[in-house]
Amino acid sequence: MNIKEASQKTGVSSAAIRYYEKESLIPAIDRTEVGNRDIDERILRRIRFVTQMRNAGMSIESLRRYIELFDAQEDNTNEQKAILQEQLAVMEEKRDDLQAAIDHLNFKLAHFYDHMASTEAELRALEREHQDKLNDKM
Amino acid sequence: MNIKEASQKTGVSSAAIRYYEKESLIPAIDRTEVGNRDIDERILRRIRFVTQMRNAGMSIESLRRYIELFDAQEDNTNEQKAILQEQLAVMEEKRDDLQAAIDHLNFKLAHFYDHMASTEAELRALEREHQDKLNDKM
DNA sequence: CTAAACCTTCATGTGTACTTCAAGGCAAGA
DNA sequence: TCTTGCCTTGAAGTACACATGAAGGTTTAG
Repeated sequence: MNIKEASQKTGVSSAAIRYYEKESLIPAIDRTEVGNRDIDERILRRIRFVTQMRNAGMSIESLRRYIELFDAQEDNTNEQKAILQEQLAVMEEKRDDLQAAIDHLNFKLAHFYDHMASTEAELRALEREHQDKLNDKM
Repeated sequence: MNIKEASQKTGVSSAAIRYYEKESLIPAIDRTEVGNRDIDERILRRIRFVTQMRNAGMSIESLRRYIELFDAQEDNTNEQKAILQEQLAVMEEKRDDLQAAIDHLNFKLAHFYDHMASTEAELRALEREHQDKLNDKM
C-alpha cells in the first residue's frame, strides 16, 4: 500500500511516517520501481507500536535505542538488560503518576454533584481528607 | 521561603516555577517588601501536583484549564463535568498504552536470558505467541 | 565599599517532534 | 496535452516547555 493508505490506517501522518523511517523507529521501507514507499503489514504494526510508545510518553530517542536493542543480535547483553530495566522503571513511575492523577479526577467527578450542592468550604474539607489519604497532592 | 529553596524542595527549577506562576498553574505567589517571591507550603503542594501531572503527560494548556475548573466557583457545571470526563478518558488511555508498553518490556526482560541462550528464530516464535495474546503490537 | 549571592522582569535561545513548503517526477482521465 | 492526484527529497517553519542571558535591585560578609 502507498503511504497515504498507511497513514489512514494508522492515524499517523505521511510526514510522520517518513520521519519515523528516517529516525529508524521503523525499518527501511521497500520502494516500488519509481521510488515510492510500499508499506506492508509488518510496517503497519511497527507504526502502531511506535504510536503506542509515543502516546505512553516515550521519546523518539529512547524509542530508537530501545528498538536498536530489540533488533540487535549482538551481545552487550547485560548492558542491554540494564537499559531495558531503566526504561521500565521510568515507565512505571510515569504510570503511577498517571494513576494518581486519574484517582484525583475520579474523586472530583464522584463528588461533582456534591460540589454543585455544597459550599466551597465543605468541599475543601472533604478534599482535604481525601488528600490526606492520598498523601499530599495539590 | 525564597524561590531557590522551593526549587530545591520540589526539584523544579526556579525558572519553571516562575513560568508556572505566569501560566496560572499555581496561584499568584505573595511577595516580600522588595518584591521577591515568598513561597509557602500550599504553593509547594501545587508545584508538586503540577509536576506529577506533567510527568503523567498532561500539557500545560490542559492543566491550566483543569485547574481553572478546579478553582472556579461558577456554574457551567455540566460543561465542566464533561471536560473533566474527557480529560479522564485521555489519561486512562495514556495509562493503558503505558501499561501495554510495560508489559512489552517485562516480557523482554523475563525472556532476556533465554534470548542470550537461544537463537533469534526461537525467540521470534516465542514473541509472536506473546504478541498474539497481547493482540497485535509491534 | 565592594563582592557574593540571592532576587526581579523581559527578551531571546533551545531541543523535540513534527508540519509545511518548494520543486519536481509519474500515471490516469477529460 | 493538461489537469488531478499521488508520490519523492530537502529545507525551513512551528508549537510547546522551558533555559539562558541581560540589566538591574537588595542584603550579608569581609
